[in-house]
Amino acid sequence: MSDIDPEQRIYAVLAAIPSGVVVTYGQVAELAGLPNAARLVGRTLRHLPKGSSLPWHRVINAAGKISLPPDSDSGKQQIARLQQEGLVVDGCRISLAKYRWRP
DNA sequence: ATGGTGACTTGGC
DNA sequence: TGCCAAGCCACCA
Repeated sequence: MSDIDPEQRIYAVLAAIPSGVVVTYGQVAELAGLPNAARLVGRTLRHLPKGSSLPWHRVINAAGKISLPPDSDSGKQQIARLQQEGLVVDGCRISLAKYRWRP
């Protein structure tokens, strides 16, 4: 279909995620046309610059939990941003049933 | 070249 | 939901 880099597709998908919802790594990979690349998504997010405008905080794992140490800087950042968007965050858990984005 | 690791997922109980 | 095992993909020592 397209011949752009996988990372570019991932960025595009991320940018399309609306506020107030969350998606899983696998979901991002799927939407980016990269099946079985959930790990690649995680790696890509890890490489994101600190001041990126991309909503990386809306990405959680399939278990409905934040894939970052809750005590880490980024982890706390993610929780704070999600709450700021009106989501109910229970520790590192978030209700996928409630907030999962369905395009 | 080989094996270990990780911001992962799915299927079985 | 929760735990476990197996699969998958890119990176690194």
